[in-house]
Amino acid sequence: MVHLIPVLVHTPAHAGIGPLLTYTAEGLLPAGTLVRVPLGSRETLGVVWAAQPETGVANADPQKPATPSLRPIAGVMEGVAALSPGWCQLVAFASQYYQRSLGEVAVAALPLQLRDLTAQQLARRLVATGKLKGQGPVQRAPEQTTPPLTLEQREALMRIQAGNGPFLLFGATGSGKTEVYLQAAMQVLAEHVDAQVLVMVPEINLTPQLEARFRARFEPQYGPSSVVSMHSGMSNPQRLRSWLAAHQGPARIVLGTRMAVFASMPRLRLIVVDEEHDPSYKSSEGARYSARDLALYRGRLEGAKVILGSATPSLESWHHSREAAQGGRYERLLMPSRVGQGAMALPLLRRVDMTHQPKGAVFSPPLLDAMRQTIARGEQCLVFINRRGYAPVLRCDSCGWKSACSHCSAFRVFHKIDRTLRCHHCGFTDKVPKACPECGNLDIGTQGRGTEQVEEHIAELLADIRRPGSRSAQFPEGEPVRVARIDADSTRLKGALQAQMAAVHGGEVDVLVGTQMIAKGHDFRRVTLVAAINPDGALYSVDYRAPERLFSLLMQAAGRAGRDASLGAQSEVWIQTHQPAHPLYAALKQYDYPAFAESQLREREQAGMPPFSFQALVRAEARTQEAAQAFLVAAGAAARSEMAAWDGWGEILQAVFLYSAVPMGMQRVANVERAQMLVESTNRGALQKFLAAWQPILHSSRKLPACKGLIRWAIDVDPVLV
DNA sequence: AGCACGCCGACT
DNA sequence: GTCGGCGTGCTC
Repeated sequence: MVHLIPVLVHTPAHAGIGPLLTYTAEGLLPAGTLVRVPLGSRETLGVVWAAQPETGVANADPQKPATPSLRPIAGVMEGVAALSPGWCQLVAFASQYYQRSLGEVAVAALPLQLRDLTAQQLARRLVATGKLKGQGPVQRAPEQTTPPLTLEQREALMRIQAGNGPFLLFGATGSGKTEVYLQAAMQVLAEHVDAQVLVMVPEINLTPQLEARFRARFEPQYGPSSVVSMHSGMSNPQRLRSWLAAHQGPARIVLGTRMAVFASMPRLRLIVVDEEHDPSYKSSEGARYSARDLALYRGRLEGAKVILGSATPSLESWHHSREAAQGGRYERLLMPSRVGQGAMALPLLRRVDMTHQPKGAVFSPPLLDAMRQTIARGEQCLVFINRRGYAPVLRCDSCGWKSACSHCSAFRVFHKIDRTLRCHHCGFTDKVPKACPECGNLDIGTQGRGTEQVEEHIAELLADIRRPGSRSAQFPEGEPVRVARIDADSTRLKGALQAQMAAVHGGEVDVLVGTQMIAKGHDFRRVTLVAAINPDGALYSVDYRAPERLFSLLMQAAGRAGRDASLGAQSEVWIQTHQPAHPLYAALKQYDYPAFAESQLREREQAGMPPFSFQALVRAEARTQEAAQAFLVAAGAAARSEMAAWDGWGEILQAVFLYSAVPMGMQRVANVERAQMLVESTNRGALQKFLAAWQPILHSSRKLPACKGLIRWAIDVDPVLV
């Protein structure tokens, strides 16, 4: 008997075809089954979907008899278990909430290689994973050498075990959050024979060391491939392997970046989102989902506990973890103390008032003194500067020419190393001109400083001192001070970051200059001085999240210092600022995140900003700024006029506020003009309804004559505004 | 999104 | 004379 099978295929929302197509098959296929279906002239991956009532089966329409053009399913991906209802529901939710087509979200959530693998190739892969499954002799738990827990860690674990969550683990850097994740995972795996655990980190760079710790802890007992990774740095075959291991094989722990939130894990019992405040959890292309928010949804859906961990939680999570009596929904767990031998206090924070320092000094005399003393003690310094390159702008003093990018509304950055001008937005690069391209003046100078220049400058400033004899004979006494730099440029090559980090750990470096890249996750045991030489920019930024990002960054940076109690000397964090009395620095000095968060939340509440309102952003890209804005304006006007006529939509229109169309902060990138329109509501449901209804109107607006030149548009729900 | 069909410039 | 540019249009 022939059955009609609804199948999801990868078609974007604007393609004039629904993502749910009907095929025929000789038998019934359960929802979640992976199939290959003919689509036009090609064959593609599809997911059998539970029939949708409004779509109906093909012959439900009495006007037309059963469509004769239905094609049969080409084949079932044999041997791959059907995706679970929970997974399908997660995908359905993400598709609806982030306003993208179901097929796009579903297929994007599957490993790329699954799309073009024939049934036979897949079968071969399955044999390979099947072997792995049986291969690991599951040993009796060897006497686990789990480190002793602090009182705080034990308390947190007890509450995780007893409660349902979600939990916000608010723990200082160095308070041992990872050990809590490890033991929470151990508990869950011990309680349920087949349980699985998902652990997410914000960046690929952070996965190797975490993976090592999880492997060491779980592989002896649960076998090889019980711990797998999922991140964009892996090759397609590797990703497929991990995916299959999680979907039906032996993987008990999945470690990954935001994409891992869609991993198929049929027996998921625990989700950990480490550094949950990190903006990398928000996707910035395709479906712009927040992996942290989806993790919370998924946890609720599948009955898995969710732990969000951070030393500086997002204001959203902090707000949601307020007292239950005040409406809090998360359980807040506190771990304020750092662990280790001896009480390692957080470093002493010093603010240098740059208004009282020599004009133009990059390193103030007191900071320089402190660095010299640190080096003299054989300890290391870390210097943060948030721009890479040598100088952010090149400029001509005689005519005022600046190194603007001809394709973007940005300046090109001077990289002295290869004497290039590079646009950090579109990549446009060429040689530094010998003379001003405008007036021919030979004397063109730099403006501002980046990592390259700071590296060069500090080396000069410290040229007169010699490093003390180090513990290893390899680095004899009396050598010049060594300065190293770590940023996106110095780590471009694979493995470069690890190599450079190893050099720092090995004591080959006295001063490390770098971008925020060095603030995250890496323990530098011999670093006792951390300096942010010019962090004030974030205080004046139009981005309302800039202060919390700065607070978080400096807090993490502070956490890099003084990890080794045996060094005895008090570690220090130096902040050079023109606003030493700024409340952000005052709170930071006390490492008082709660006070900072409260003040930020009060400001947000008064201004009616998230988490006290809900936002979406429509971004438009066009050949001209006029076209981009005209599109947004027209679509906004059309929404108002069309929806006003709809029954019962008065309330929704009332609850949703459309701002004006404005150029984006970075207005032009690679010769494309960009504009945006903010949509806001205090009612999430109303905003959702509005956006869903707006989509078709946006589609048709692009045909208007005024919108000629529009390239693309996209809705971004819960945007991270820049 | 793919992938075809389809109509106009520089080459074996 | 063909190879190939990417502009519209269709896919259960």
